[in-house]
Amino acid sequence: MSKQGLEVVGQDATCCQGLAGAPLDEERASELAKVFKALGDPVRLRLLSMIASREGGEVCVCEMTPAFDLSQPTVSHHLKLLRQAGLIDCERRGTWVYYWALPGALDRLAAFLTTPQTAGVTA
Amino acid sequence: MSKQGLEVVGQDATCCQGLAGAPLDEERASELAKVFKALGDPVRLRLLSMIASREGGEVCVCEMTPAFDLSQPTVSHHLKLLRQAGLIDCERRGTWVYYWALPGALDRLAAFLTTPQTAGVTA
DNA sequence: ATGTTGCATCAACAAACGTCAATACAAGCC
DNA sequence: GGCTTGTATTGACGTTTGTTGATGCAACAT
Repeated sequence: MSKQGLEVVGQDATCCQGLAGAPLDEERASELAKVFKALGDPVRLRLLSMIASREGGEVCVCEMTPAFDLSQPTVSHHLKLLRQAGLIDCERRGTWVYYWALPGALDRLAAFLTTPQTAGVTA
Repeated sequence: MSKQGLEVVGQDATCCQGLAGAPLDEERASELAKVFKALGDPVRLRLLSMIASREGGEVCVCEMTPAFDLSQPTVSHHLKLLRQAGLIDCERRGTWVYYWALPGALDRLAAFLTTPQTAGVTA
């Protein structure tokens, strides 16, 4: 249940150039676009925020579904897209399924967007 | 020519909660989703990267159009979406139109995505 | 004025997306 | 076994998105 999922913003992605470092090549652009596309929906953003901001780190689907004015399959679908984007993962425990955020993905995305300091601080 | 454009990731957005700070409300989620949606296309990512990574800060459309295997109207359309998302702006100078990145937008987006340090470093 | 070049807008279409009702699957309970 | 509850998948639908050729507009050249 925790298979598939992009490795777009892979473990060693931090080493790579950011958006403003050098022009993106076609392949990397496509990979990154998938992740940003996953974030490009208000429902998914709220789901991800709900999960990422949770103290324990995990949120039960049974808690997310009623939080939206949407059908259960629709929420399930959005969760699937977030998972395929490599932003979250899940596990079934008994009857319920719990989702958690993969924080590394968010951090790497943030690093990718961060504009390199225009002066000094180059370390 | 430099009117319209979201102020989603507004000047004072850095003060606000990030994605993992607290669950997003519906309105803010919708605003942010528009920006991420703009980033959710490989062509637009490459255009933005091309612009943001440019030394002088500006890129002429006449230079971007031939860099893609797409028609001129398509490139123009993508540039429009990036502008409406508040990520870039442009100005006409004579016959040519120049685009530049609005770096604050990227930085604020990055800040929004950055997971709060899990321990210490709270300053 | 007329033509030329660079860019934006329009109209149209196929593909992708968000949504739902219906259905299937998984796990616990009787 | 069957029933009930929680979640995922399927199939269908209207809407949005990416793309293009045709057209319009702005600025320069002659």
